[in-house]
Amino acid sequence: MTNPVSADILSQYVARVERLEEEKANIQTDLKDVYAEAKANGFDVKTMKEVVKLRKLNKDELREKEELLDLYKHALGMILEEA
Amino acid sequence: MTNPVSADILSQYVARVERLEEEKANIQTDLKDVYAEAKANGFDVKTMKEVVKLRKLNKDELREKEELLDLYKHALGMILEEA
Amino acid sequence: MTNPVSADILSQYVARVERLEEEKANIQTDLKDVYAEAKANGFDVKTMKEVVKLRKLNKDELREKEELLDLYKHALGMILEEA
Amino acid sequence: MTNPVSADILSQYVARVERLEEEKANIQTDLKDVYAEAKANGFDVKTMKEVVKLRKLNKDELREKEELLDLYKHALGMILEEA
DNA sequence: ACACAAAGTTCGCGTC
DNA sequence: GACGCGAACTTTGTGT
Repeated sequence: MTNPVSADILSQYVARVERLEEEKANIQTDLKDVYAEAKANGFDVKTMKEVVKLRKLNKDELREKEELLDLYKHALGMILEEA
Repeated sequence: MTNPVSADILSQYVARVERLEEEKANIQTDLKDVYAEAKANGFDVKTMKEVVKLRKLNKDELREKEELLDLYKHALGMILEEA
Repeated sequence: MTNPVSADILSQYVARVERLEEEKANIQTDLKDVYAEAKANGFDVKTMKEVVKLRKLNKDELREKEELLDLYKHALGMILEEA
Repeated sequence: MTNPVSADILSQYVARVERLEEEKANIQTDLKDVYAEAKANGFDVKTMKEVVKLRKLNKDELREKEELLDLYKHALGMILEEA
C-alpha cells in the first residue's frame, strides 16, 4: 500500500500539521480569555455562546428548510404534545 | 492504580459490553432499513430525520431558552442581515 | 417534493423509527451502567474501551494497522527504544 | 440575569469572538488541505493523525498508558504472540 | 467527581 | 467505485 514511506516528505507534512495545530491552540486560548473577560464583566457566557452560534445560521437556508419541514409536520399532524 | 487485574471479572464485563454493542448494531441496521424503505416509497429521508429530531425536543425547555436569548438579541440589535 | 404526502404511511415510518431509537437509547444506558459498575470495581474505563475496540479488529487488520504505524514512526525517528 | 445588559460592550465581545472563530475555521481548512495533499501523495491520513497524536504525549504518559493496556490485554488473553 | 460542552472520529449519503 | 461532504456518535476537556 502507499509506497516506501518517504521519511522526508512525511516529516514535512507532520511539521506543517503541528504548526497549524499550535496556532489553533493559541486561538483557542484567546477565545477562552475573551469569554473569561466577558464573564468578569457580568455577562453570561453560556448565552453568549448561543448567540454566536445563532448568528452563524444563514437565515435563508433556515427558511427554506422550515418550509420543507412544514409539509411533513402537517402530514403528521405534528402535535408536539402527543409525543 | 486499580489493582491486580482480575481476569475473570474483566472478561465478564467485556462480554457484557460486547453483547450490548451487538444488539445496538442490529438496531442501527434496522433503522437504516426503515429509512431505506421510506425512501423507496418516495419520502425524503433527510427531512424525516429532522422531523424525528424535532419531536424529541421538549417544547417548554425550548421556550425558556428563547426568552433568555431574546434579551441578548435585542441588546445586539440582532439583525441577522448584518452578519 | 415527492408528491401529495401520504400522512398515514409517513406516520408509520416515524413510529417505527422512534421505537427503534428508544430501544437504542435503552441499550446505551445499559452500556453506561456496565462501565460504571466496572469503574466502581476498580477498572479503568478508558482502557476497557480501548480493549473492546481492539477486539473488534480482526487479526489481519490489526497486524496491517500496526505495521503501517510502525513504518510511519520509524520514518519520523519516533522509536527511541522499544518498550 | 446579570443585569441591565450593556449592548455596546456585549457587541464588542461578540465581535472579538467571531473574529477568532473565523481564524480558527481558516486553520482547520488549512489542516484539511494538508491532509488532503498528503493523501494525494500516497500517505495514509488516519495513520498520520495517529502519529501526530502520539507525538503529543510525553514519554512517561505513553509508557504508563501502554502498560495498563498490556495488563488488560493479557488478562483477556489477547496477546497471541508479540508482533 | 460530575455534568456539560467542544473536538475528533466514524459512518452514511450523494456525486462524479 | 472512489471521493468528498455532512451528520451522528464518541471521546476528551472544562467548569461547577
